[in-house]
Parts: sequence; structure tokens; C-alpha cells
Amino acid sequence: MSEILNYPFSEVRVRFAPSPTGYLHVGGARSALFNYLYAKKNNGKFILRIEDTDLARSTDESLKMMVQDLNWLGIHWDEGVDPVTLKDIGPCAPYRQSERQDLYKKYAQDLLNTGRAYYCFMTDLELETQREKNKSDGTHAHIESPFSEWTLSQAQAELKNGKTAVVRFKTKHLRKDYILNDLIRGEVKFPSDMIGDFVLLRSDGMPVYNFCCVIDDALMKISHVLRAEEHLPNTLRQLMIYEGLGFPVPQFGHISLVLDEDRQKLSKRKGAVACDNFRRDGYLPQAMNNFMALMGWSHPTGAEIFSMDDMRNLFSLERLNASGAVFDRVKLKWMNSQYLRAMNNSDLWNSIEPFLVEAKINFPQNSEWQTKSIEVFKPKMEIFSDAVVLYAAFDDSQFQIHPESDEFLKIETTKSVIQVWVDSVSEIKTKFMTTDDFIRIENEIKNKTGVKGKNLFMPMRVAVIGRPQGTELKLIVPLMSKKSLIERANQVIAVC
RNA sequence: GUUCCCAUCGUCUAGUGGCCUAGGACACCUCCCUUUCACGGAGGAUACACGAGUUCGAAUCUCGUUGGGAACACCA
Repeated sequence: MSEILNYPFSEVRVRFAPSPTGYLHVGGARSALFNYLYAKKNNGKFILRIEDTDLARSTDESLKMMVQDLNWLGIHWDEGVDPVTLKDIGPCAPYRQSERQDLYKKYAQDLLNTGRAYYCFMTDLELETQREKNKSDGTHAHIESPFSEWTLSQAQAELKNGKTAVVRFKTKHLRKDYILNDLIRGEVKFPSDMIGDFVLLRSDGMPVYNFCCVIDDALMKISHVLRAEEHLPNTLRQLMIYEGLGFPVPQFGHISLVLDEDRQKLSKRKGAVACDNFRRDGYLPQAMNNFMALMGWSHPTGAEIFSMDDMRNLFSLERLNASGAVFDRVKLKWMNSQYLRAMNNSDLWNSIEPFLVEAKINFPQNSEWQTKSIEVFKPKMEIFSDAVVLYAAFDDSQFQIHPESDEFLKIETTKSVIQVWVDSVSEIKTKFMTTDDFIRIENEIKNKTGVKGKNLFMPMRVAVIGRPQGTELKLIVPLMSKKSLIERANQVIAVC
């Protein structure tokens, strides 16, 4: 069942509108994903709009990062800025609010002319006093400006005298309940007196978020506004502006929040939340999308692992959950491991190699070795960066005997076990031994020393990787050179 | 404080009045596989916040209570 389109929107047009004041976090990415999926599912358009009216905090650097993260996730937009040049593309250009100032001013002027807005000369002190009063009355912050009754020419004269003013939207005559039919929440009723006269244009002439948002959504013919629940209270202001300007109202859908373990809005203080962070740690974009979708949406068959194609085909607003979702990093990791294990060996090697290089881990430049090593380690990795610790085991410069080895070093038979190991390895003619060689040597040690079980295997493992627990020796030893094995074993003998 | 939103295992969720002694997934526990650790396989424990209604019947509808969250700017 698809949502009924509100006249006059003939096609689905949705948008993601980040403000480039930092990194893209998973909450934002999820909103972008849902919008993207909704557009794809309904043959609509997905628009990326840049909300950079806060000039002080908006940076190109941040915009670049967001664009890069969205691309990494495979969330592509039809209109907005070019992913490479960042130039505007699409019929509603420009898509950066900082370049749409004239538009906002024009509509502000319209509102001023029709008496729906007014210049307000209140001082900070006067505003503060009103807020204090509201607070002590126990009511909602509610600005009542004496200037709302001024005529436009009165105000203009004042402006000519060099006074500065904000433009406020007049709400006094709109004393009625506003009802929003939210796509996700159903009917939401805002009491009429919830807000007072609010600012449209700042004293420096810069428009404010709620105002830009309405004008842009209207001019860009956005049919569905899918955004985070934190915007729900904003909707009343926006509804009033739509009404004041005579714009058709889009359908709204307020998506539940992504929460931290303490059930508060996700924040970076409690752990990584930037998409970029997950990319750097070696998460797969498919896993991220799959996981983000599952925070608030569910696959109709109950599947947990599904592709982007699946999502594009099956996404629907009816399956969106109205309650908040805690961001569970443990499950994300598990999900990533599922995708990682589904990769073929050469793709996986190519994915982890940069991580090894960055961590300065030495490894053989030999594709046969590399493929073999992937076979051994694939079940051990959940994210690409896990490879660093795993492959460090092969790097002689990183070899050390870990404290947990002590109890096995103390066993009296250990020294002779390792000595026989060294002797047998020395007799190998090739640089690397085979798995069969290893099994043979293992039996030799057993026979010569009479040691078996734990007391045999743990010391051997210490001799190879410096700790009593880790990857199965018969898998890892054939990947290690004879020279390296002997050197390590001798180091261990020295401390027995 | 005010307004709004939300409420099923620890977590993500399925569930739209009878298929529910509530299903799946992560995590947890046990066992199997494995002379370690993982991977894999088989089991297990754990939830409808509470109270009233409506109904022959309620996790599902209504109301209230409680709890949690968000928003209350010349930020977005």
C-alpha cells in the first residue's frame, strides 16, 4: 500500500538537508537513507539541500566530508550539489541556502506587506525579561512584542533612523489548534498558544531555519518531509508559515530518534557516531545501511540481512517504528562480520591491506600467501581493522612474549618441547613448511618428549606467537618462514 | 516548568482483536564441533510498564497513572 499523494504533488520529491557544521553522524545518515529509499521505491527524486545559513559554523570542509560519507554509503541524490565539484546541479538551483538569500527576503517582504509579519525592535533585555516572566508563570516561552501593532511605514521610518530590527511572524490572530497528520505518528495536535511570535529574519537580515526550510521545501516542490522527531515541535511554526504564504503543505513523517545506551539522543560523547569513524575502522557501507535501516524499520519477511536493492524495492513508511532506537554497536559489529565473511578472498585482502600498511605491519608481497592468510583469518575478523592485530602475529618486529604465557613457561617439559620444535623446523628444506610438515613435526615432538595435550600445544603456541591462545597452529605455521619460526622459538627458550 | 512524542526480552524488533502458553536477531548461558581462541551447529533463560474500561475474547482499541525522550533561541 503506498501513501496517497497530497494534491498538488504529482511526484515524490524528498530531501535530506544537513547543515555542514561538522561530520555526518549515523542519525543523519539514517534520515538520508530513509529519504533516499522512499524516493527510489516511489520513482521519485531525492534532493540534497545544504542548510548553511549559520555562516559562522558552516564550512566547505564539512560539506565535503558529508558528501564523501553519503557517497561511501551509496546514498545518491538526483539534485543538490555535484558530488565532486560541489557545484549546484538540478532545476531548483541553487541548493545552498546561503545562496538563496534573495528568495527568503522576498517572501519575508510579502509577509511584511500583508501584515503577517512585522519589524520588532525589542532589545535583548526586554526579551530576557519576558522569558523570565514566562518561566515564573510556568508557561511556554512566548514573545509578545509591542511592535506587532505598528504599521509598516512606522517601522520603516524607525529603520531609516538607523535602528535594527528582526522580522517576526505574527501569531496572535492564529489562535487555533493546528493538526498535523504525521505519516509515522498519526494525528498530532499542537495547541494554538504553544508559541509566541517567532523570528523570520535576524537583525542582520539572515533568515532563520524554520523560514528557509518552508520556502525551500515549497519551491523545491518537496512532497514528503521525512526527518527526525526532534523537528516535530518545529512543524507548528512551519505550518503557520505555509499558511501565511499560501503554499501547499507537504506530508510530514517524523522518524524516531537514534539513542545512546542511556536512551538520550545519540551524542559523540558516548562513542563514535560519525560515519567517517566507522569507515576508518573498517566497517562496510552495506553493513552500515543494513544496520541503520533496522533502527526503526523492519523487512517484511523479518530478514535481518538484506541488500540495498531489497530495501529500495521494499521500503515503506508503514513499517517505520514510532519509538526511539538505541544504537547497539555490538550488533553492528556482528552485522559487519556477516558481510565481511561473505566477501571473496581477494576483495577482502584488498580491503584490509590499507589498514595493515597504515599500521606499518610487515607482510609478504605474495598473492598466494595473502589469499591463504585470508582463509585463515576471515572467521576471526569482524571489521577490517581487526586485521591489524591478527597480522601483527606475522611481523617479527612485533613479536613479544606475553605475560599470559608464564604459566606454560614454568612447566618443566616446555624447554625440551620447544627445543625439539626448533630442531625439527631447522631440518625443513623449504622457506615455508606445509600443513603436513607441521603435523609430522607435532607427532615427532610428542614421541621424542612424551609430552601431549595442553602441555604440548600451549608451549608450542607460545613459541610461535608469543601467547598460549590464538589461531590454530596448523593453519598459521605454514604462513610463517622457517627463519622466523626458529628465531621466535629461541627467544622463548631463552626465558624458559 | 510548559508543549509534544514514545512505551513488547538487556538491545533492535515481529505483532494492526482470536492463529500469542508472544516469533526472530544481537548479547548472555549450556552442549556439540575443535587437544586453545574463534567460526559453525543444537538447545536454554529473559519481555507485552501499571490500573481501569470496551469486548464472548486485548500485547493489539479507549481513558488514566507511571516512566522515558524531544523541543521550547536572532542554532539547525
